[in-house]
Amino acid sequence: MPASDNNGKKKTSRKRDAARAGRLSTGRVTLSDVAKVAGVSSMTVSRAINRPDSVKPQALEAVRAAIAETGYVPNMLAGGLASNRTKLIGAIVPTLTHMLFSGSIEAFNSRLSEEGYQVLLGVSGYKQADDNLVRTILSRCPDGVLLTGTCHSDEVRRQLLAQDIPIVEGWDLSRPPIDMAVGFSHAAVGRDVARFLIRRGYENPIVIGAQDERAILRRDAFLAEIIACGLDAALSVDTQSPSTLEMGRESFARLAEQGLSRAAVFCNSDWLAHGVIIEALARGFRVPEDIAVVGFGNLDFAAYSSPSLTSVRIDRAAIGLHAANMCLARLKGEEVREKVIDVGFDIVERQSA
Amino acid sequence: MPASDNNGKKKTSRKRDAARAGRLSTGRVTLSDVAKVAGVSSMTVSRAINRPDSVKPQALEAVRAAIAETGYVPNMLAGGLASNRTKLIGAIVPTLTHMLFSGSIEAFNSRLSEEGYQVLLGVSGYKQADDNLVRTILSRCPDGVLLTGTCHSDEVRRQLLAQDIPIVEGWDLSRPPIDMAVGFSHAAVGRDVARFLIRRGYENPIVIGAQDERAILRRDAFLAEIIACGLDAALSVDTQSPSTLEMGRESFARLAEQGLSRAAVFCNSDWLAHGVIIEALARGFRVPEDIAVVGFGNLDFAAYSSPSLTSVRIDRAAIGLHAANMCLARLKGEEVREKVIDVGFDIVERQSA
DNA sequence: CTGTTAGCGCTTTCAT
DNA sequence: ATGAAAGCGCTAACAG
Repeated sequence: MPASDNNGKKKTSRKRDAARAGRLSTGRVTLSDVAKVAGVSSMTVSRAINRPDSVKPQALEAVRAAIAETGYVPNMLAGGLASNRTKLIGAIVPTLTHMLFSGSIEAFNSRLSEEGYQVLLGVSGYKQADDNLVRTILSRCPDGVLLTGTCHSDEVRRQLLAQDIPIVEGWDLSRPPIDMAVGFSHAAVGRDVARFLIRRGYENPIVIGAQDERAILRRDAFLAEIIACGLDAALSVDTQSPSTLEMGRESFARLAEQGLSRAAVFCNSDWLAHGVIIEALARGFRVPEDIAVVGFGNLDFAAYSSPSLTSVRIDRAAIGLHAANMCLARLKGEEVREKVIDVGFDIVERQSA
Repeated sequence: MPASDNNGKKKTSRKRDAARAGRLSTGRVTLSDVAKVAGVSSMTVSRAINRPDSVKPQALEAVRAAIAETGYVPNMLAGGLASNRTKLIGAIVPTLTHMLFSGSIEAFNSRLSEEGYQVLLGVSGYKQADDNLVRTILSRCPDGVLLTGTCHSDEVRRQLLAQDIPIVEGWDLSRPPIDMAVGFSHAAVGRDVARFLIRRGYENPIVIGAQDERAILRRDAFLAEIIACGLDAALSVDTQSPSTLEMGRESFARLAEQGLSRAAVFCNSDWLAHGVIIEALARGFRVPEDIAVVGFGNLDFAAYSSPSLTSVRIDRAAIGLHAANMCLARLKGEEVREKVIDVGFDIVERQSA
């Protein structure tokens, strides 16, 4: 009969006394509580939970029963502290209200939860430096981290690297990753959209949108390609974040005063693009005959919106899934051969409904 | 000179030796490391971080310098374990790809992060019982929890209650909350939409949508009100989740065979509603003259979509913000007078663009 | 204001 | 296969 363990020390006794008086729930049920009920040591309970094979079936059964009886819920703070593995993955995104991120995060979370991991969310906003957020996330000792973009301060890189955990940078492939990356090239998007529009004979290229880090990459590549193709420099209109349909209307309204023909508008979001189209139609322009509009982000409805809306489509779920798998591979000690995955993008052209 | 502390025990020495050899980063920098550098005890460092006022300015400065020098990042696992406060709030939602949830969660997170809390996300999916998810979340010892809906198993209620932490149930006010709740009445939505449509003289009421827990509440109230008003029982069409525009088209296509006039369609999502409208128009119906369509969820674009789309608007951010404030109030030990907050909803009617 | 002591609940390591 | 001891890094509680 396996008696004492270091269970019944002074501290615990108070809990036990109270427990005996009434029900068995005074404070949290601990491993030792389960152990006592099962008549084994707490180590056996721990093993029964984490590696059931390493425990005699008989003991296992006793433990299972004791867990059910006590309603034991493991304390992963203690477990994480002791084992240095938390089964927690940090993820930092600028916002959740953008399908590009919420869609990826959902896929990311879904894959990770299959393997018993949980996602600790950090929402950075577009402007804010994420130094603090990274620190906050790291203070939870995650087993891995997903970041947005590949542009991070040296301080962030250093802190991240110091943890010796898998680090995935998502959604953007502009710079070499700290560790691993999955996403697409925003510069390629800008360039390809420019070519797409030029090929169709539009002039007067215009970029509209909130200029966050990645939007700037798209814009600059767009502008550069315009020049490279021998056209006049494009106009660029900055808007506030988050982008709304209203802002698209307003932006285009202001532009319309200048008298445009064969204009080609590249919007940083499908909301803006939709607004531009509505305003353009309201002002008697024909879309896409007089004005071409290209959105970004695959808001899905774009495919069916009745003013035609051509948009850059991203496979959001693929980004999340790849990111999760990269993390998991590293966590399982597998060699990761593809440290950078480009999920690409499509320019999806739609006709009026 | 405050010498030893229990810093330099056997374990730590290996780290120190290695640290002396090279840089000062072998494994994680701990409080004691900072303490040593600052020439104070680790408790002083702890205090300097958590209650700077309770430390002499001089010591504070030394600690700040030492933290900067060492690049110390607190270990909140250890902190949480010791103090029984984790500054972690669990949040369970069915999905992030629905603006109703992602919008609320973003507001929830934003408010909480102002107060130094982090959100631990759980995505349950619509079908899955959330018992396991709740256990998983609770294993991280959150200081509070946000759940979706007010319908939970007794097991869940018990486990939650056993933690003695603030519990907020969001988005749905159907049943009395475990602790606190913020949301709106889905039954009221169904009822009001039915009245709205009846008042405008439509017949042939139809409900289309994926029938998750809350959608069923809306549907049943809708159907009940139809009957109560003396109309023929409404048709109900189940679709898969997640709802898409395509599914709206298909559903309506099937219904259209049956020859409808003055039909009134209540869709469980704006995607579906949009699809129904497109299909209806394609089949030569006039909207809203021949067919009325009401969506749900305020996808924002609804307000501008060029086929007119009337929709039930919810203040997503308000739900998140209230939920956060309720949690915070309780955590600060304040009495929460309004334990149930109804943010209501609007039926927003739109004309063709 | 600051230091000491004694754990938080778990897992590691080493015995057996 | 199982148990005992020894912490993980931090903070509560008390002493000074």
